[in-house]
Amino acid sequence: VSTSFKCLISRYCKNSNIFLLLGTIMPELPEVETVCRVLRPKVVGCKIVGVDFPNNYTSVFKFSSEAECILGSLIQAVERRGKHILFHLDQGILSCHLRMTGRLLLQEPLSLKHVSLKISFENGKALWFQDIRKFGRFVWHATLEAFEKVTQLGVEPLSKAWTKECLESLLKKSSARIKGFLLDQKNIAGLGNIYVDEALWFAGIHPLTVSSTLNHQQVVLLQTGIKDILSESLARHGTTFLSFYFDDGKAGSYKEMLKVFGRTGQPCLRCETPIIKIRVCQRGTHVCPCCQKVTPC
DNA sequence: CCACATGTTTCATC
DNA sequence: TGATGAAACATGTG
Repeated sequence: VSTSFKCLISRYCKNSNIFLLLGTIMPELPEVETVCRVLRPKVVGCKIVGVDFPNNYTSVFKFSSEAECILGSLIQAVERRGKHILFHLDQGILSCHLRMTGRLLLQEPLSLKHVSLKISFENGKALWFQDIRKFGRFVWHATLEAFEKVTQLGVEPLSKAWTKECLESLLKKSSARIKGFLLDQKNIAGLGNIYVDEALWFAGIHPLTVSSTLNHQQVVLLQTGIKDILSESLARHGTTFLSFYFDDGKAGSYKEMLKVFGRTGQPCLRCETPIIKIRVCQRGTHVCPCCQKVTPC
């Protein structure tokens, strides 16, 4: 944990009366990890004594019976796997996926609109799940192995397992476009639209390039780019953390570091060619038409 | 009203 | 059968 993050936490703790919101607009790996780090000291050791659905949206659990599974359990640890938040309980694991608009709150929101779940603790505190689009899901798993089997998540890009050899062997097996390959959580766990666009620009690779055709240099650039971009974003507590409220409203943000995402029409920071936005794999995709070509310049 | 935004699941098609 | 890609999901915004 970086020094700046410790400062952030300590300042947040001192001002716990200030509105607190754990969440982002588009949570990917760095954002989910940041949520976990803030959440961990607050909920570990808490015993779950109540599960409520303020808006009767019971589908927030994949199976309605799961709410009963977690009642009476103690939260022993909070970990991240891909974009999933894992609450390790004394009986099984409760996973939470924020999807696009999910937010976890440690204080009761001003309005219960869009709040699909409230988990109450024995110490009187509670955790609220606010999710405008209702895509977020909680799932209870008997074991970590069961979670892994269901989700089939790929390699963690901030772990030691993330090497150029690892990426190379994965790429060789895929005929998908590189953008789709990188978004597929079964290959690499935690990347989303923002960091995929950023990594491809960094490596000078066009998003439509067929994965298996990347040359060695491109693989090396892509592997280090993904690692460095995610690390730097994590150090800055993610990209969209302006929804993370502090007394001065100036929490660190990776947003200012973005090279292509959301910069349509603005000059490429390497060659000054205007960034264009195209559609790849049904996703808005930002590219520099000069630095990123299917056939390299 | 239509287009678009996000991540995953589901379904269709090669 | 397995891989790939597009639709669906829910809701708000421009």
